[in-house]
Amino acid sequence: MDSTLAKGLSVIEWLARQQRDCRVTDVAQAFDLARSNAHRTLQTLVECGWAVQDKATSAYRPSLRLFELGSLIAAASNIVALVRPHLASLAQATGETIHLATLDGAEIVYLDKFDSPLPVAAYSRIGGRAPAYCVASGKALLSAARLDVAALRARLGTLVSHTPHTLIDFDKLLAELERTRVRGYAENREEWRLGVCGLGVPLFDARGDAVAAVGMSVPAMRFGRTQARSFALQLVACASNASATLGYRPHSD
Amino acid sequence: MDSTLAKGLSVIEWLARQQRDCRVTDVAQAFDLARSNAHRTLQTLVECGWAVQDKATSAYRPSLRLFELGSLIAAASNIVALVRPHLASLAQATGETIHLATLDGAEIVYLDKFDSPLPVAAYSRIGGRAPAYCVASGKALLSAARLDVAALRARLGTLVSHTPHTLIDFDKLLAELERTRVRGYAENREEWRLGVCGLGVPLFDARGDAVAAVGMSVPAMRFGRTQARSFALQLVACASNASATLGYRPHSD
DNA sequence: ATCATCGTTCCGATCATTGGAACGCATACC
DNA sequence: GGTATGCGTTCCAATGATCGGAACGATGAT
Repeated sequence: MDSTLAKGLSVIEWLARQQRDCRVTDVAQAFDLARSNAHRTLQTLVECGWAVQDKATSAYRPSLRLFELGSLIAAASNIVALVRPHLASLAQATGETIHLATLDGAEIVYLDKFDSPLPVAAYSRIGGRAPAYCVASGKALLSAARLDVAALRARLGTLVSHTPHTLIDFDKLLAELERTRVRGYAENREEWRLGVCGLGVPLFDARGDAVAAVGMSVPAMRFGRTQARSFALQLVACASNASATLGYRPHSD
Repeated sequence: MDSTLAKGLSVIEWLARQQRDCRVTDVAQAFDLARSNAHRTLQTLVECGWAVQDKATSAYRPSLRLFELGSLIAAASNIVALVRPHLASLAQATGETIHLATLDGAEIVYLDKFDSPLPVAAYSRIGGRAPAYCVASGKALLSAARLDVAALRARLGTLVSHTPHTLIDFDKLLAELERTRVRGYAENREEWRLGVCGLGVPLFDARGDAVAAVGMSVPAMRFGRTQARSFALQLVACASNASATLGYRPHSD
């Protein structure tokens, strides 16, 4: 393990997560390094184009390199571009917040998003993360992943509670995922944030793999039984179209 | 300069730019490293969560970490989210391709984009780059940057030709930038890609700095004098609204 | 005026990094 | 089926890059 590389990666990540410019001493303290060491690390990041140094304050911040490469990652799969029109029409039709997410370990990462025009607490952000087992798109992906019980348990670890409604019993979660599978869509009733419910449906590609999920976030007050059912129908239809765009053919699996 | 860090950064960037999984030997050859060295570097990237290794083929690809951090960079400035509604209505009104770009050295980076519904060769991509001096949004930003002639010359270096219409004479470019300043918008008449014209207007924040530019890309066949003038008026109006959203007050500067 | 703090440079000791050798395992080729 | 080639991976000793401390100049606070 290249410790110099690991140190540098930690620093650039830390820089990106700080929402302000950072100075040599900040970095030295945060990572318990000698000032000269932090200085050389930052200078290397600058020389390689990953960070920029403010000439006036000599403080550092990440350059646009991260943004550029991050966009490349999103473009590589092309899922975002292909699914976006479907998300747009669903957002238009429902007026609710729609997002596209993918599974990364025990978490989901939001790849794309259409915000509701209605005033709603926005909890998701493109590039943001949430625990897969307590949001609808995450449960949709887990239910569609080809994982046996042991692998699922290992992947999720211990389930921690985020609201009184979070499912923290692994067997209950298993049952919920099975219900999700047969029903065709996942539900989240304030399991991640109080007041926020959601629906999720997995998207399949040409190989039949669940590569992403379409999700909808709805304030609890607009998530009555009939309303939720109506949303679910629209979401399933949208996801079906999106999966078709990704090359999925239902009979082929 | 930490050479180990520089090597690792080059490798992860290279991984991101390859649009396929790469193996140890690929990396070793690309960077002229010993296989053991490439292997350890890749393993470090995996351990730090910047890359993932396919279990079956033992090939490597970048993880979603880059995407996540890239999104953080975009979110930090918040420009994209603030300007997006303005871009959307301009895209709706004109039916042409609209984008948001910012200056990075001698290049612009596309931060956001609305594709035209009309069939058009799309040359830009979010996260993509173009030489600032031969696209409209780039010229808009250069014209609004507080740079003296020497600084501008140093920043741009030698101007290379990309089409027969590219301005490669520095003095002519200076005149063009001055014209852009007084006119209020920049024009690009097939200077970067043949058949593609464009317009660009800088956006100003509360401090009066030109932090980004709104651009429009139009096929040359739809870029007649009257049409271009009409587009320019709409673009300037959009940019004015967007600048206001960013906190710019015209009288304050 | 004095002190503290910061960024930056320099340098010798040290320790992480390096490339080569070797191994096991595939697959391709006689 | 035997051989050869190429692969990923592990191990190791030589070496050369990285490390922390010391020092300097600049800046700003006391």
